Amino acid sequence: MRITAEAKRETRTRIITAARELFESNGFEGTSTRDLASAAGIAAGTLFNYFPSKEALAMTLVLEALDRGREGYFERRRGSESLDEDLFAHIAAGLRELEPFRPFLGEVLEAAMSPFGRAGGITPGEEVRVGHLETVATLLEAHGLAEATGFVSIHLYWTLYLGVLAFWSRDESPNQEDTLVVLDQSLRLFTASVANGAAETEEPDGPESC
Amino acid sequence: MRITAEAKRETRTRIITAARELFESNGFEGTSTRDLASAAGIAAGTLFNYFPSKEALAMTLVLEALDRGREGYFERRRGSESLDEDLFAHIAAGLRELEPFRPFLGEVLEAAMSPFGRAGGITPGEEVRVGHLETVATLLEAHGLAEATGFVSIHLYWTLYLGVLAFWSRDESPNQEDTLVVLDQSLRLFTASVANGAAETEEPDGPESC
DNA sequence: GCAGTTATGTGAGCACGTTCAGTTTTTTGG
DNA sequence: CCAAAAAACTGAACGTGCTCACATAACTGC
Repeated sequence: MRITAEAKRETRTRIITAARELFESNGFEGTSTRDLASAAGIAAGTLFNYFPSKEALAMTLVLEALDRGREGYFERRRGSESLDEDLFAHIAAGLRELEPFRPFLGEVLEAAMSPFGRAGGITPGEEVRVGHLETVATLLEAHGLAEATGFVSIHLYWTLYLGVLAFWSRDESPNQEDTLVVLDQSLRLFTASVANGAAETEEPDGPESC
Repeated sequence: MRITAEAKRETRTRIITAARELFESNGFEGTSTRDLASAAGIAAGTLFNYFPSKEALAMTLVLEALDRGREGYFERRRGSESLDEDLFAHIAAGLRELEPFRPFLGEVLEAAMSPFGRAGGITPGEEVRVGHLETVATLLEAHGLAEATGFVSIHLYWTLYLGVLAFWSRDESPNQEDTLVVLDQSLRLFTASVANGAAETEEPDGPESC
């Protein structure tokens, strides 16, 4: 069982490479699973021995990119930043890695990560959400906000994050700089919300300067 | 061209009725267009003379429900409420009308209203968004916040609104009371954001360290 | 090496949403 | 009333994502 395992990994790699290329050039819906299979040199059905669905395959690309982003973020992190800055840097690192997928990200996320998640088990989309939220929880704790993990806060964070991804995937401003405004404002709202608790309607101040 | 017009309207009604019943009992994905057609007494292809897609048909149900909700809201409105209260009542009125569709709303919204909107022309999903946002703009103006309609505010509002719908469609707390908390908190964030003058004209910088 | 077992690959086939050439029905103008 | 034109309907057919009964290849213990 050694030749087999290696061959499997290699086939998996060929599928992922084919997916990256074809999704980038033809989009998610513009690429059929038959296209993917023949580009990877396998039969149509074999694809589904490796990924449970076309969507799961695409989300695997996204998952890997976000994992790289997170890793890079933690390597670069200095530790003296505010919560806003931490969250901002974490998300920005993810966006950087997702850049090649920006043209078709909308199509994929729509099906896989939408807040209207399906019932089904652990899909790669689910993995993305859980992994991202775990990191956010870590960052909140690092800023002494461990208690801010009620369902409302989590919901708000994920909603705002998806909103940023959605905006970014369609942002046509030069260098997607509009996205930075949206991201900044979204995080301001979120951090104001967790800083306040859910009690009073105070103004959501931006991060106060030192 | 009189018999035809009446017959068309009646057929359209039969399709919509069939859709309401079948979607409610079998869900959106659990209902095929062939099921819908035969329940409405027409051929498979005829359905597409009335609605450009299955999704558009479902969104038509949603659109009609939300229109009823808005109408009811304006009838009941007293005019002395705060912005929060106005927005809350408007959204709650919509949810009331959508109640029968709650079980399958997720499936439909995911495809049709997600923030990751497609390029295509005026779909019913688009109509829902535009109509809703127009009403929100009206309410903002009524509270002297006409200027708060920059792209960031609109984006944030729609993101938060979709988040509420998503939460509601999966809310299993008794009487979906958790949704009220989420809705309340979401609106607090939004109104705080527009009351602040938002970040429309700010530089697209992340939070800088000092 | 060789049977036997397990892992992997295959492609015909399914149900789906949707299209469209051809047919039927309705309206129009004389 | 009748032909010609326009509108509406039909169902076979297409390409899709995905499944599954079967075939093939790789590993195992003897």
